[in-house]
Amino acid sequence: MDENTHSTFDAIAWDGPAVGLLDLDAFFASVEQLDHPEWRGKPVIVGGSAERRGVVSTASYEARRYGVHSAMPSFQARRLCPNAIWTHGHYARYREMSNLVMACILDETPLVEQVSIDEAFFDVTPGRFSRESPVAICRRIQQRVAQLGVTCSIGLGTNKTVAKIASERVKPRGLTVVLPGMEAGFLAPLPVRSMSGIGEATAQRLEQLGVRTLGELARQDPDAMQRTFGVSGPRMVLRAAGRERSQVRAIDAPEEVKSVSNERTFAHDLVDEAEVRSAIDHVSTLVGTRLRRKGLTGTQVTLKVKQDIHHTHTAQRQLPAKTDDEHVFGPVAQELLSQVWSPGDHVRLVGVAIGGFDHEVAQQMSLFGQDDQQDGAGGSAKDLRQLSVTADEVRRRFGSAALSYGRDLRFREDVSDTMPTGKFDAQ
DNA sequence: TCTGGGGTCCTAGGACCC
DNA sequence: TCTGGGGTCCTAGGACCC
Repeated sequence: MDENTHSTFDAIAWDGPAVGLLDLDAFFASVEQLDHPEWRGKPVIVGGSAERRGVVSTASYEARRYGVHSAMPSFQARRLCPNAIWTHGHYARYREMSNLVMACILDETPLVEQVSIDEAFFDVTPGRFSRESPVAICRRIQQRVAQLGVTCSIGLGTNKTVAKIASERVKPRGLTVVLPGMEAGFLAPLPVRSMSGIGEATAQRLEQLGVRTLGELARQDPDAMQRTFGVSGPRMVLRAAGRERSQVRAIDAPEEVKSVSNERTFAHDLVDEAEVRSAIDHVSTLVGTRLRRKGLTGTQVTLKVKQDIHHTHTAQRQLPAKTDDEHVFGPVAQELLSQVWSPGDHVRLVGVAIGGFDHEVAQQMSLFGQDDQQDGAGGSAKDLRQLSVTADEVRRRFGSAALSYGRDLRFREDVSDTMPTGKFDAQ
């Protein structure tokens, strides 16, 4: 839909809810081009390096012309576009720019739900916060965002599903409007895969039922779908019909984190047990540092080991008490290794996650516990946690390479990042 | 040389309790 | 004498999202 055609919409009375979805165009690559004027007009790829089994995070539109896209293995992207400018990205900078974009939307409506660093829903239902035309508001948001030096596409409809799909119809700088009452007709011809929540696996199962488009999906019997797909079945039907009723959550509504995890894929598979165990220590330290920074303590430890692209195993254990200290949960992760790995197995990836946060009682519990627990080795748990906190401080002041525990060292040498541009932001 | 990392949600089976 | 049923927790795996 051409932007110029929308002026006619401005006068139309919008009946019912109005939900917008703003999606930043090739966001990471665009910020890089903004910050490096000499990169503008050229193919820019943000992602991991080919040598390290990386994938493309974002490709600029110039790079997309060569067939490069998000999630593509980097070695493949390099082959398609050998002259591309590569960078591993600068996440803190993207976060900063993202916050400015969210502020642009919040200037127009108080009800904004950020769904990722480059996407947000917002509610512009007429009469709710303003009587202005939703289309006019969307257009103004786009102008404000453009002043920041990046561009966005917006989809506008009566619910989130429609808004999201609409936003993808025209990019970059698109504004796609689905008027109230037009939802079913807009969705009907589209492939089921274009609806979020339907991935490769579900699309294949639907195809076996003879369902290829959202229109066909909308005509399915909800009860039959429930038997085949569980609780998500009837929901899919409702959404495909354009009849979903969605709520935009306030941006400052407390969102309860369920888990904190880190994982590492190795440039070359690990086989040696000492190396695998060293990797578990390393990843545990990353998780512990983030838990302490976020002020979270959890009771559930998960160890993840990926053998190859199709074989991943996880093992989980409940801890007797909540912790944010890798000296407590790291050894447990080590104990879980025997459940997911046998000597000789290749290890492509190691991950550690902590979950089981109890948000309700977090405040009171911090008054008790943690003190005076003895660990097996003789030092108190309190002493060990202090060691972790001190280590956090050293890493914060001198960089993460400044300190590592013993066995970490060899691991670090093995996986340390090198990248074509020589730029790398520690996260 | 051969697909990342950080998340969420759902399902299904087994253990356990009443 | 021959094994119910519902609820809840734990665990493993899979699908999906950006």
